Amino acid sequence: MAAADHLHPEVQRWIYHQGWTGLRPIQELAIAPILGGQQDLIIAAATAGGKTEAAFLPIFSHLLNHPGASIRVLGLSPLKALINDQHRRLLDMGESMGISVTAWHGDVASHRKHRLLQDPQGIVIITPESLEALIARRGPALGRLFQRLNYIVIDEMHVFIGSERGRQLQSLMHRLEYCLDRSIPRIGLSATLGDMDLAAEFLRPGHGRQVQVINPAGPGGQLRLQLRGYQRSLSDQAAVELAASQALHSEASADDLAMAQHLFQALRGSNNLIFVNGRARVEQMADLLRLFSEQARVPNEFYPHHGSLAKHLREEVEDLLRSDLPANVVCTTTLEMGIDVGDVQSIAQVGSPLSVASIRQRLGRSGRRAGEPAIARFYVSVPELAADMPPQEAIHPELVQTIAMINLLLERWCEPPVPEKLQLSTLIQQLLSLLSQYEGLKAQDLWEILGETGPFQQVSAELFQDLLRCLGQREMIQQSGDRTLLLSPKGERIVNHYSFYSAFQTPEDYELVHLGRTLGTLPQRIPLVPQMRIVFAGQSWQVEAVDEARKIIEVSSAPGGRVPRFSGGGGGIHSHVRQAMYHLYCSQDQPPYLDPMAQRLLAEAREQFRAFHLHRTSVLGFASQSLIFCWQGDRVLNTLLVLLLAKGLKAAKEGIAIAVRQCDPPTLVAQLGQWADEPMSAPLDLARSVKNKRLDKYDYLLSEDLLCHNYALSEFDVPLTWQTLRDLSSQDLP
DNA sequence: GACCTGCTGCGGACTG
Repeated sequence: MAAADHLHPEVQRWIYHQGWTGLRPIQELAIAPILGGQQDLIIAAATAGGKTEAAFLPIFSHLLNHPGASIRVLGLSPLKALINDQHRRLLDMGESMGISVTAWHGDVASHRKHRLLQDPQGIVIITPESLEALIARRGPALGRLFQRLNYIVIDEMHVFIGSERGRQLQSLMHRLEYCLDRSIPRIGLSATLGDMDLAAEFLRPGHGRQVQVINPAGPGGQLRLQLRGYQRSLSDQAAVELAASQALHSEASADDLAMAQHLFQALRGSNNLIFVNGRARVEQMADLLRLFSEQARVPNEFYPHHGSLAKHLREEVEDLLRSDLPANVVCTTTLEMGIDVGDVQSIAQVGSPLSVASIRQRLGRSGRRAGEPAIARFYVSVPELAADMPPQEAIHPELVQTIAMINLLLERWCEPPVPEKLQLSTLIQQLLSLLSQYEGLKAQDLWEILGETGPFQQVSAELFQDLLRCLGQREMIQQSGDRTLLLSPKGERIVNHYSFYSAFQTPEDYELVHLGRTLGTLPQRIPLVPQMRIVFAGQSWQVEAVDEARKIIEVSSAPGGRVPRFSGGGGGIHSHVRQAMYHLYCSQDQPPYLDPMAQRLLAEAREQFRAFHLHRTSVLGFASQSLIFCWQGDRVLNTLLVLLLAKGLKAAKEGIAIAVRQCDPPTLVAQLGQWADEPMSAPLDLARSVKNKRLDKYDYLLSEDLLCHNYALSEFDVPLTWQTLRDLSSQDLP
């Protein structure tokens, strides 16, 4: 008997009417565990792999077999656009079976929501934020609304893992179960992730092992890769010549022109996504590609898409992608996620990718038609070597980082989230939301729901007590005569404002001020410590003071500070990637996907690497500075940097290296060895010297102690930094 | 050297 025979006849009829010849393996495999109605489950497959049907065919079947009022299925999704897509598809299924499907998010008219509240039934697809609002504001009605809730389905589950929204989502599911006093089976729909154990643990914290995972290895679609190398000339001559040869009126640099030219020739006539690292870069590239079209007297097929564009402009471009006309879109991460943009022949990545996870996600946009390969082209430009170029630039880190990330992708590795993170900001939000939901709770109940049995188990009972005391001091909560905790008027105001429901912070820029004059704004996530040097607007500055509340950084000019021509890899690179880079420099392997120029540049990078003796030393002198190359990720680099600054050294991060002034390599190595032998510096003490610790939404409510604790565990890696200190101090100097 | 995501309830004006 085939698995599909267990489905309700109505569902079988629907499948027949689709003209399907059979179910896909994931759809077959999902039927028994979902019909059983007890099992937590992850269904992993590529975009458009039929995950939605895999989950909902058996769900519809269950609802037909066990009809009844109340919301029966809660679908959670990260984007409004995805909810609208999903709603359309499920509505079609539900209509023929008499099961209602409701979309619920900020753009849905309130009368639809009220209708559902009056007559709760069927399937509801909702954002975490809207569910937060529902739970916080309608606490007393929840029991009735969700009385017979059977399943929670999470779409695009991988995008939630490790983020504030992810923790919020875990808390919301837990709060629903607590309120209903029973466990609700959770079904996670996910892209094929590197580590399914992580995903399982996310879905049911503490019980990941009991989660069933459907992740058929499958034939694993074909993948075609190319990495093209380019060189940024130090003179403008090359650009002028290239522009002249193309009869283009553009002031773009020669490498940009050459990349755009190749994109233009390779992609015109089909649908492709071109990912670049920044909104300004999107505009620049889209403009260049439009110029090429004009010059060739052909219709322009290249359009920009990013988060700062008006919604209607973005939608026009998305519609073009879905239309029959060829369309190429230059974009940021906006088009990374599963919004249905139709079939895309290939993706291009201009500049170093941000993470292995993001390459995987972007690659998932191509090769979705059966039998067609996924195609990715990488375009990386590196500066032309110059006599005085410092090693951290001369070894072409952006090229080697890209190769390292592609290799890790092929090994199916991907960055895991930082497990130690406390996420106290999200804990504050959940705490306030619970007090609103129950109109007051005892401290013991709060601790039981959120800490002891809930998603904040890294938070100790003692720390939780401190947090409650802190919120009391800030007049967010108060205690009534019988020791019930209540929202105080101030807390009430926060919870009742619509901005309360999101767990994440809309990033605020810092203002950079020199002698009362504003130099500009910069988004600042790197730790800022007084006396530290930063580069802005082509100049070097020294940090004097940081005003966290007003988001102002006071700087003085730091004469003689060298401005790096190149940073080579931004923040957030994982240690595993940096270690892979080190091994690439040391090896002679030639990745098969490099074009001749990229091969030449990799050979050049390796030559430089050996010329600076980086294969056998990690601390070297260059231009009166000591440079530390420890091949660790940015959490370690930041911890080391803050430690060096706290010890009074003049240190600065320069791409993949840390530069220390006025300290020669032997002295520095001796110093590092001494600190390595000292007991590990308390992370709290290190965090104290950082002046911009408020990273998340409700961090401003934390006391300095709690803030330091929270910051240190999320931004520092003290054990690995101490290991690195020991490694650095035990090496030979050249 | 980034980038992205999300949001309620009410009162008042207007329409059929």
